[in-house]
Amino acid sequence: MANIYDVAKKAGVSVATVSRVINNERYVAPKTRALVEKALKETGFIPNMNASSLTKKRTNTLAVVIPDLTNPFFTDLICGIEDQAVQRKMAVIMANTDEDPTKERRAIRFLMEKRVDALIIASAARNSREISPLLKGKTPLVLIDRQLKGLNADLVRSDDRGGAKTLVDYLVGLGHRRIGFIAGKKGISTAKSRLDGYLDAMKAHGLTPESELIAEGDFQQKGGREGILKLLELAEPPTAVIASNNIEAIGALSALREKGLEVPKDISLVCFDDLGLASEVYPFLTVVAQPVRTMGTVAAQLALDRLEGISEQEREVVMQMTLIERKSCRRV
Amino acid sequence: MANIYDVAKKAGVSVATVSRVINNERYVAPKTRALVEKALKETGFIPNMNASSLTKKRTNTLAVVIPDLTNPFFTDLICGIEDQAVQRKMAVIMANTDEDPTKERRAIRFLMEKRVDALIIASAARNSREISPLLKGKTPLVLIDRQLKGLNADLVRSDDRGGAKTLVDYLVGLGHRRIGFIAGKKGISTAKSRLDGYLDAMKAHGLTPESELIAEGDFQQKGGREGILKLLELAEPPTAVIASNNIEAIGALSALREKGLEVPKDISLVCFDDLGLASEVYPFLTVVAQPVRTMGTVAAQLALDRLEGISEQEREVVMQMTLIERKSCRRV
DNA sequence: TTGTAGGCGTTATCAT
DNA sequence: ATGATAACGCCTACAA
Repeated sequence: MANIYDVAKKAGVSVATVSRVINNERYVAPKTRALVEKALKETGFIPNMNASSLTKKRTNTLAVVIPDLTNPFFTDLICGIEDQAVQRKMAVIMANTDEDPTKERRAIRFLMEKRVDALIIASAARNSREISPLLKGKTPLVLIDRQLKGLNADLVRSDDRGGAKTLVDYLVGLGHRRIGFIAGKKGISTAKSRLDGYLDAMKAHGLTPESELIAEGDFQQKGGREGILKLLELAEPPTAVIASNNIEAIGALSALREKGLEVPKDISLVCFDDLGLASEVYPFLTVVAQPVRTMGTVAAQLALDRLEGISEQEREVVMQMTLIERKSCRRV
Repeated sequence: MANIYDVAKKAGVSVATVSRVINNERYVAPKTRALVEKALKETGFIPNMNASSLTKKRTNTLAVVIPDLTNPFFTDLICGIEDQAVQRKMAVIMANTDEDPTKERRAIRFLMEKRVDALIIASAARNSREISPLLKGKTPLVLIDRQLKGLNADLVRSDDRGGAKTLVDYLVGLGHRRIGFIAGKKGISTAKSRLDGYLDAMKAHGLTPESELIAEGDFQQKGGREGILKLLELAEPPTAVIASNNIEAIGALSALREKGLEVPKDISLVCFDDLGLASEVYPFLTVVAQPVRTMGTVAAQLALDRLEGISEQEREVVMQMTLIERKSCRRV
């Protein structure tokens, strides 16, 4: 593959001049510029960004690390990030971790070795121990959706506690008093906030949330399935259940179907986060949704601002969750 | 950020030795290795892959370019690719083009500048004119899902014509004779094959496919909506409609809902490609599905084999599509 | 087993 | 306005 010397030779100029043309700098005579551009074409030259970023100390790359590529929440997030990134002439590179902290560590390591300019992470880790050493080099870091303590980073998240309250209020308004909860993945901030919000809201309604009403979960279908089954086995099962995210709700839904139970006839079901495409075909599940794309855009802004040294100290942006009422609940 | 010289100094050895330790080469005395590893820890050294790939001429990176990140078909594809990639110690970097050839060109250009080791592309382009010049450098290239003529590349695709036949046969078996078709994006091989398959299958049943039964489409919701509306306006509307992909079907479905029409009561609807999560919550749409993850895995294998010089000439892998019968059709 | 030194493809700094 | 040349951070003969 042709390099800058080949181009220079063909154009009869020095590599410095070629470099100037490539990077669109001033001080190149129109004639020589034309000469160089011709050589550029003829050689099919494609600059080696690895080499240039060696000297420029910029890769023009924004990295996004997410835990689940099949969750429309995260793909929408990426789309929001991309929108902003292309406007700022940055490329986006994304990595998927499958909710696996080990994969996450590897991914971040890889991205740091690539010297990406900034990092946006929805972390699958329980704490920042693994990744904080990787971030010493003060690469701008933005946490999204999930917080990690002890990390010098911006944060874009939703008001999970508020969202939980919205859901509980809604269900209580429909007459439910035994409201089950399928928790999120242990150690994830979002999971904890949502659970806390549920507990608070229950108490606010004078309902003591019994621990048997709370099932473990993992933000995956498996947790949703097992969670709902466990709740159904109770002597006095809940009349309504809150799943900690969209994927768990799907798991719960399919477990219910297999048991021949219907929503909302036999049980009411709601969850956090909307279902992307699925809810367009099938506007069924009542959810509290976050302004996902906007969150992505904001995260990218924070990251790039910090890169340009515009912002100084850590910032936290909290988005409101809104109830989208559909057909998965009934009055009792 | 510490570089290899800092580490060498701290360990009291030469950079060559440090390099050997990093790359796990033989011929390093256990003691010196320990010394170096200590220095590695203390400095928090993270190798600069841009620099090393300059000499190694390898980036250990496999790139995937897809047209629609919100389409579960493509995200599943990526998951399949990732599975294979991690097994071979390669990282995956993905780019989204939104079905926009210009974005695609930019993305490929970027990836080439990054000197990725191989490229897997589901192209949004009508032909290879734009991208073939970028690929002179004989980076291994695998086309997936969509073919481009005049490109020296492997191809992993599904038997789209066969899939179309399956759908037509199925509908005819239910008594349908006026079967509408919403085409895919013009210029995309997959769109053409599916249409051709439809035409052939119709003829095979002695049904002359009238051109009014064929609506334009774009593989997006918009096309699905407009397509179905156009077909409904016909003097004699079809009793069943085939959408060229899952997203179009969703668009069609929501347009029908807005018009107060029900599937399958008022009209039957089927499409190519399954709906990912959506079909788990709502097993409604009858589809012909491709073994998506496998396709991704195979594509990654082809790419990496070629990288290692294992394979020689272009290969084409064709996967069968299977009918998944659900509730979106009725007998007439 | 270890070190020296040249090279990978660019950009940046000085000259000119 | 252009050219020489020293970085950038790492790898890899080749020597020792």
